[in-house]
Amino acid sequence: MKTLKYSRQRESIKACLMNRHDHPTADALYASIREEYPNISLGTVYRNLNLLVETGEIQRLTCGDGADHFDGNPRPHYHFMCRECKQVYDVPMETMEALNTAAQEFAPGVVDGHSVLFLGECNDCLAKHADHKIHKSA
Amino acid sequence: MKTLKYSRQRESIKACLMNRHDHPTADALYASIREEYPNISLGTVYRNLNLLVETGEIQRLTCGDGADHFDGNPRPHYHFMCRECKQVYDVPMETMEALNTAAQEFAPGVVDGHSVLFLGECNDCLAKHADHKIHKSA
DNA sequence: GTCATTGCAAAACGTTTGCATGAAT
DNA sequence: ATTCATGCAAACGTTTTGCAATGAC
Repeated sequence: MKTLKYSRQRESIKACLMNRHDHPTADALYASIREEYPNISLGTVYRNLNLLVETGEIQRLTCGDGADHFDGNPRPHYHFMCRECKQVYDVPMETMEALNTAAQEFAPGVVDGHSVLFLGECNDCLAKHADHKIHKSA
Repeated sequence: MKTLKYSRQRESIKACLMNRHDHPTADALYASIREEYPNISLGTVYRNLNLLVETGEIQRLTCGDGADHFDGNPRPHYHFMCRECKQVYDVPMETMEALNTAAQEFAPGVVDGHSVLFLGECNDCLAKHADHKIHKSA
């Protein structure tokens, strides 16, 4: 349990991420933020992205292209990344069940079995996962 | 188009991966191989893992825990990784459709929307993805 | 005054690459 | 003889960390 203090840098990072529809990497976000805060450091961007992920305000996307991507939309939804052009698309929850059929038009490669990765949490760990909250005071 | 020559190191890496049921990282595999080939270098392990992925003999798994994992089973199937203990489990193809229900017992967290990542290939890229084969001569 | 946050630079980590040597064809 | 593969070490890109200074409470 940790108390967060307000920081204009963190607010800026969050605001910037919410305004974007792409799913930028830390570095891409850093470049954007720099326009408003030329002195911000890359370390600060990483630190705050990690904090925002911990509080559940944003999502981290590990797509396998080297750098993690971030999503300002914390609501449950899926993602699809093109192996070739590396673009990341949102896939709404409702598409989950219909994916096997929907994917035929949307992206034939999506459910070929080689291209899907599930991340989750097993029963044992879910159990002892009771108190991982961070208090926010801003 | 590239021709591969036989190498006992590559065979050993492949054999070692097929015999394991876990999904080791390059480094973990390196440690195993070293017992048989004490002089093998980490670079060689990485180079051969990349080759084997390209020829489709093994699979690379990017799970978001820092290092890529590798799977000696090239047949289409899904994977599930526990966010806490980092273990990677196989999830058979048939489970895909039944996952939303099956997951309730197997791993309640698996289909919560935050925990799933789809990797695939969009129509455009699938089109120009004609000739990416590597000829193997061994 | 206390403790979180910052900027900076250095380090850490996984992975790739350049190069001279060695092995396969 | 040719060309691919190896071992080694250096370099790379991403992310984390130590530290002294600054800012929030």
